[in-house]
Amino acid sequence: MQLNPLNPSFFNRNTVIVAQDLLGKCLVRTIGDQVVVGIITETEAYTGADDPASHSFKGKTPRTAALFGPVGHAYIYFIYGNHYCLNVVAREAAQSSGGVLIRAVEPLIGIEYMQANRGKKIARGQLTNGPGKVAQAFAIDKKLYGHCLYKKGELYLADYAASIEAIIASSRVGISSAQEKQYRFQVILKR
DNA sequence: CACCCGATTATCT
DNA sequence: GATAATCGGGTGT
Repeated sequence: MQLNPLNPSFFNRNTVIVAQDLLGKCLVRTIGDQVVVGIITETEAYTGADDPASHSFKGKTPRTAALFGPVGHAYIYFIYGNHYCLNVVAREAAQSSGGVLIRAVEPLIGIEYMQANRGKKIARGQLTNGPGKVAQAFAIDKKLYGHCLYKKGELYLADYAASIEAIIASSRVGISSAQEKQYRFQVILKR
C-alpha cells in the first residue's frame, strides 16, 4: 500500500473544501514499529473569524494558537475532562485561522492495536466512530499538539485512492451557535 | 483566583 | 434516555 503524505498546499485552501477533500484520505500513526491506519470518513470544518462555533472565533489564545499557525499541522484539544480531539489546521490566505476536526475514520491497519488502546473488545464499527474515540485508538494526546501532518512521522495524513460513492453534508454536532452552517461531512465508500 | 462550561463517551436504567 | 466522569481554558471579580 502506498502511504504518501499529502502535499502542504493541500491544506492551503478554503477550510470547507479541505474538510470535504480529506474524506477518503488516510490518517497514519506510527509508534515504533507499530503502524495504525484509518480511512477518514467524517470531518467538520471550523472556519475561524466568521464562525462563532470555532474555537478561534474569539481570537488567538495559548490553547488555540495552532489554529493560527502553519497549515497542515495538528490542533489537539482536551474536552469534557475525558477526551482529546484531533484537528488539522487548514485555511486559505484570506483566513487568519481555521481547522478541520477529524470526527471518524474506518479502521484499516493495526486494528488490534486500536482495540488495545480502547481497552476492551470493541466491534470494528464502534472503534473509531467519534472524535474522542479516534484520538484514543490512535494514541493521540497533547504531545502531538502542533505536530506536522504532511511528512512521514509519528502522525501524518496520506493520500489514498478511496472510491467515493457520495458525500453527505449536514449540521455540526455538539455546538450551540452557527447551526445553520452545513460544515459536517460524511463519506459513503463504494463496496 | 473563583467559577463556569464545553467541537464527548461509557455506562448505567 | 439520562447522567457521571473529570480537566483546563476563558471570563470576570
